Amino acid sequence: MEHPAADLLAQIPLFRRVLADDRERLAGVSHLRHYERGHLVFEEGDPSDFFFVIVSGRVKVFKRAPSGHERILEIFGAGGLLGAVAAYESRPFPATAAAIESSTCLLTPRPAFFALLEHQPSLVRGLLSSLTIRLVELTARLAELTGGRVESRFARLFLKLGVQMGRPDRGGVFVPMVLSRQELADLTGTTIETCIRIMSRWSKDHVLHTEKDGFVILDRGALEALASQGF
Amino acid sequence: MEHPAADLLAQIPLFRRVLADDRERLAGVSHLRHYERGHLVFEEGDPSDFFFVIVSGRVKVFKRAPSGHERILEIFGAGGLLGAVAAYESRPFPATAAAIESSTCLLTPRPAFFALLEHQPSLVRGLLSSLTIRLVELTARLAELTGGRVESRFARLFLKLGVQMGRPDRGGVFVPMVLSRQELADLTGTTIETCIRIMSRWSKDHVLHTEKDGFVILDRGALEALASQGF
DNA sequence: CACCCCATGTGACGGCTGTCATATGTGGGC
DNA sequence: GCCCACATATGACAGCCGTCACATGGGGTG
Repeated sequence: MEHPAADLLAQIPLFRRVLADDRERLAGVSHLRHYERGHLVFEEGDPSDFFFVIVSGRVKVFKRAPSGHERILEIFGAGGLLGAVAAYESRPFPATAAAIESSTCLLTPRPAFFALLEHQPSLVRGLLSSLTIRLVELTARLAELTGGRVESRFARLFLKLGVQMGRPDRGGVFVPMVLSRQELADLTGTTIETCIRIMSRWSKDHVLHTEKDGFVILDRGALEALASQGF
Repeated sequence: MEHPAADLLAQIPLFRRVLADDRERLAGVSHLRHYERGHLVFEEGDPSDFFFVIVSGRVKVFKRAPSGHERILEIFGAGGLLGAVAAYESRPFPATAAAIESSTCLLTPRPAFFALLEHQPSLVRGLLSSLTIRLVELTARLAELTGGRVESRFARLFLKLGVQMGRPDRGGVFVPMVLSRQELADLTGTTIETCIRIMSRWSKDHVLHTEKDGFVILDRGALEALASQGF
């Protein structure tokens, strides 16, 4: 392969069915970029000059509420697409993205990506699928976040994380994801104090424990009971 | 035109750039259906056999929260697309749709719509645009609904409605849209009692008045002040 | 080790808002 | 006109949770 990014592209579902020649060309105009935890990938309102694919790490997409508080919309891992919406319609980014782990992204200039879209039906279909799935996810998230007890929202959040990326370990289900108390609050639409209070109580009651590299779900039944109650 | 639905299709932005022949064929397998206020168009979880285009009226798309309360995600008017997500991925509907006014929809069988998609790039692009816009809207809505004072959310809702469909009339800005107290509560993520309380107070304070056929915004400044405060 | 900075944790307090109960009004059917 | 069903409205009350204030701890730097 001529360009080192070409084999990276080949591993990304969206580009898997694109011709090797096209991938090669795309890789030629793309470049990798690294982000440390907390660093911004792009900011809401910025012009969308690039289309991003997460190669490694995790990135949160969030929006500032009218009050100034941050609300996390989604967290994407390796293979996730960022800026697809903005790139396709060539409008400013509708939200901000920041790394929550040390992460690497592949940046493709918008014109090059758009040109490839023009004559690659499989790419369009892949993009359509990706948007579709995000729409379904956001839909579910909206219904889940509005109203309801804060503690129920926390329970549902961790149950979801457990299903998505949990593995049996340390006397429970270990979720290998570092999230600060502030980020947990941003995910559930509450304040850091309320978040800390719930996490402290759960830790004391052996429901869920915070460790340096993630969380351990100790009592899944308790979470399920909390998730279904409230409001 | 052979099929009466063909000229309806021609008026819908999504199908405007599709060849007349294809529209004709699509119209041949589609049919119109009427819904009275409150009637369901489709329900969450149902198999998505049809793709819907709103010809006239207004339809709310909502989801039942874990608690059982309904949360309105979006309200679509004439030209709006329903079931696009489910139809494209051929998965069950992720939410429920119901008419909030006497409405008419054009129903196209999924296979016919999908076949046309296969060899109509402009249709794919139109669908992509539509999904993109919905994603941006939902994103904004999510940030707006989570947390914050209920009264602020109401203020922002009516300010948005005023911009979208308001016209100067009756001593203020008239919004020609009938929404029950329950629907307003579902839009803002609260209960009907809190909704009624706010609407009553606003009516007394000459901020906003409910009429038989819509709402009249009397004091836009008061709404703006309320919208920016809280949380 | 001392120092500082930031994240985490805890307490007190108040008010928004959900819940329950009940009243009033309005339209439809007979 | 009468009655019923439903939407709208209002009051009382409790408790969750946002706000403010301050304590604790741990990692990095000097």
